[in-house]
Parts: sequence; C-alpha cells; structure tokens
Amino acid sequence: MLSTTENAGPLGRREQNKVDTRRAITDAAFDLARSVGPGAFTVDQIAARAGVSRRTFFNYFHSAEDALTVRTDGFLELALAVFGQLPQDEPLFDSIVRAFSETTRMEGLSQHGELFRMADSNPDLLRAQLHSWERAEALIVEALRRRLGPAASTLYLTALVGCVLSCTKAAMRDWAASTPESGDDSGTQLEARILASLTMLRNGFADPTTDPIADPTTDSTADIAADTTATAQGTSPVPSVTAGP
Amino acid sequence: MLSTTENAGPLGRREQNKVDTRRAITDAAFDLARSVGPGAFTVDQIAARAGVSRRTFFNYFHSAEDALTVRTDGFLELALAVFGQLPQDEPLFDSIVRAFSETTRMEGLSQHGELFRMADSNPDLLRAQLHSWERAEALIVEALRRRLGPAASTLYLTALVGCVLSCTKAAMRDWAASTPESGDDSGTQLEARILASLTMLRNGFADPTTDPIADPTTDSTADIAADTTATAQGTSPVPSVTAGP
DNA sequence: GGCAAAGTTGCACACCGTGCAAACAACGGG
DNA sequence: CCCGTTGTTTGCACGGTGTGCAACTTTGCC
Repeated sequence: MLSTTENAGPLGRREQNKVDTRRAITDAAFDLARSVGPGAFTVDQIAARAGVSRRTFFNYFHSAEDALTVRTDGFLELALAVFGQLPQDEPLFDSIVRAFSETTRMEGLSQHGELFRMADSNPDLLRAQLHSWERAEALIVEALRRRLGPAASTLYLTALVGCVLSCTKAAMRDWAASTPESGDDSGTQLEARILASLTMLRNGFADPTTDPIADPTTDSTADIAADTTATAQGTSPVPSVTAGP
Repeated sequence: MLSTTENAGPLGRREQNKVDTRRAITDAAFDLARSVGPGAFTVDQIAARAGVSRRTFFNYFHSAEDALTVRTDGFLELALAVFGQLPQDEPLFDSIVRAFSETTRMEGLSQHGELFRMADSNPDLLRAQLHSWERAEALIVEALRRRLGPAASTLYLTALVGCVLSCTKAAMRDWAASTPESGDDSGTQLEARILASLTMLRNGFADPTTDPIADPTTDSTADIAADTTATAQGTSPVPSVTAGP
C-alpha cells in the first residue's frame, strides 16, 4: 500500500500535469494577447506556444478568449472564498466590503487590470469577461442564500449581488483606466475605489457630488458612510454642477 | 416583397428594404430559436428562412446570437429614450424608475422574457445579451453625464448605472422565471419587480426581509425612500437624490 | 510486468466570419 | 426613357473554429 514513488506534493502526477498544462495555456494566451493584441492571434498559436496540440487546447478551454478569463475567475472566486470564511454574525454589508477588499491582495492583480483594458478593444474578450462575472454572480447568490436563509427573496438576493458586482466592476474599470502602468500601490488604489463604490451603494447613491477617491485614506468604512451621510444632511442641497474637492 | 408594410412614409425604397430584411432575419432567428432551441440551428437556416443569402445575414449581424439581441437592445433603447424626455428637474431616482417602468409597455415583451429564459441554456446567447446590457450601460452613463454635468465622478456614474441595470436585470430574471407562460398582466408583473428592486437600491438594500412582490401596490416609491432617508438623517425631507440644477 | 483509467493527439468534418468582385436594384439627371 | 451613380445583395474562396472519434501515450495500481 505504501508506494515509494515520489509524489511532489499532495497532487498526483496526473493532477499536477493538468495544472501545469492549464497554466502553460493561460500564460501563452496572455503573452500573445499582450504582444500582438487581443483577438489578433489564433488558437493554433496559443497551443504552439504552450507546447500542446490544438486539440488539447480545446480540451481545456472553449475558446481563445476563455483562456484569458482565468484571472477574472480567480478574482471572483477569491472574493467568494473570503466571504465564506467571515463570521456569520458580522453585518452583511461589512462582510461584503471585506470580501471584495481582500481581492486586491490577489496575485496577478496588474494582469487583471491589463485584461480589463484589453476588453475595451475586443468584443469577444469583453463577452467572455462578462460571462465570468455572471457565473460568479450565481455562485455568490448561492452563498448569500445559505447565509441569509430561505426567507430572503430571490429578487432581493439577485439584485443585491448584481449591484455589489456592478460596483466592484465599476471600481475595477475606473482603476484599470486610471493606472495604465500600475505601480506598487495599485492594490490600495483599487481597494479605495471598491470601498468608495460599495459605500455609495450602501447609501443608495444619495449624493452624486461625493468623490471618495480624493480621500482614500479612511480605514473604517463606517466612518465613510457616516461622513457621507453627514455631508448630505449638513450642507445645503447639492450644488451638483459646482462640486469640487 | 418581404413585408406587406406598404408604408410610403419618410423612408425611401432602399431604407424600407433594409428595415424589412433586418426584420425578416430577426423574426426567422427567433422562430428557429423557439422551435428547435437556441444554439441548435445554423446561420444558413436563418438565412434560408429569412429569404436571403448567408452572406447577407453577415452583412446585418455578426453572429446568430446577435440576431436574437434585438429585443434586448430595443428594451434598453426605449428606457434611454424615455429617460431623455423626462424633465431635468425631476429627482434623479424618480426619472430612473419611471424610465424603466415605461419599458414594460414595449412591444414584444413576452418574446423578451422568452429570450431571457433561453439564455439559461445557451452560453453564447447569454454572452450576447450581457454584451447588449453592457452597451446600454455606456449609453446611459453618457446620458446621465449630460444631465448631472461634468462634476459627477465617473466612478459614481458607472457604479450607479451598473446597479440600476443590475436591479432591472434581476427583476427581468425573476419575472421571466416566474411567468413561463405570460398572461396579459405580465407587463404589470414586471413593472412591480422593477419598482421593487429599484426601491431596494434606493434604500441601500437595508432590509433583507422585505418581499416587495407580495405587496406591489405601493404607488409612491418616494414614501419608502423618504422614510429611510429620514431615519438616516432624522430631519428635513432631503433632496439628497435630487441633484437638480 | 501488466492492466485499466485518464489524458493527449491527429484527423475529419461541419460551421463560422470576412474580403472580394460581379450582379443587381434604387435613385436622379438629362 | 435611357443611363450613369450609388448602395445592396450574392456567390465564391479561404482561413479559423469547435467537436466527435479513434488511435496512442502516460499514469496509477496491483
């Protein structure tokens, strides 16, 4: 029963080979997309660069664009995993905010932003990414349903999750657009935007003039929320046109 | 030759022919999707049924699925058109609610719901629909920017529009799932869900236990909103949403 | 070693999406 | 009415896509 054949880690050779192949394909796809541009290369080229046959590529991915959504999938799976580990008695919105804030610590964040930017010029890649978000939405709805119990209406759940993801998406878009070349602090830049957009959501988008990015140093989301509300009630009703920091 | 619409309107023969051809293609695509199922037919079949050549099909649409997003596009364009015609001094959220409520009066609403349901079993169709929503989002952001002026931050705009569309999408999903065979009142059923989800959004999704579908008779969403806002601020009726110039 | 399960590869085939040029139909002036 | 212009349709060709199938190779296990 005790086989002395050395296994590198908990994964068997088969599992490890699959992981490696998958990784080789996604890396090859990303390198090609970066060098010649998204949509400007063929599946054959990806397969050749990854060192596998064309047929094998299609054993792993449905299309060339799907091989580029791995980072997006990872981003969203990470958020889901973090959310699942948070205490159940924590206020719901706090859990959500923390889960998505944590995603800014993921590996390959800059690549993720780069792919976000690529989608602007490539409809097929955009569709693949949208599909990735959509799949994540279904998973998160399931997780939320387990947490909130069967009493919560489906409409409430799907609308909430859709809004949370829309806010995160908007934050990522803004972040990707504003940091073409990401520095070391790009993670915190993204986190600030996620925090800001989710705070807007929590406030029901009451105040259009708030530009929370201008002051991303606040570490407590409750402070931001209270602050925004206070601003809305304290100052006179909203000079929307003349709002300046 | 294609259609019996002898409309000698402002359209010349060329324009009219194009409209007819486009219509013939979309109708053929929808009929096929309904009869044999989405994704179970080829472009050649669509072209044959529409009475045009395969090449002509591709002069109008990029793919078979794109020919099925016309209703989705129409739905969102209608919302945008309604929104553009509303008075600028109306509270923003009220305009949004009204714009999307109006869409329930569109023609071919039941077909729209049917296509929504088809997307569940067809990834490519789902992607095409998601892309349609995405395109609409960009247009609505533009319209909102014109209304709110350049002071509103891009993050605020994109997050808000994304959330509004997510809520509408959730409403449509719930509606499409709950009314497999649509009756005459399906429009009001959908409208109630849109109202409910957008009210949730306005309240920042504060109360997970609310099941607004159970009581869709609420005619004044402002009541709910004012209630929540008053709770948060404690005093004045607060035009926080009303960023009117 | 040797067998069975799992994974890879080449091949064939239908389908997709597009550039191109010829054919065709709608305008509009003479 | 004829004819040139312009815009649309169509057939054709060609490379790329996605998948079923039948070898073939690798891995796991006795």
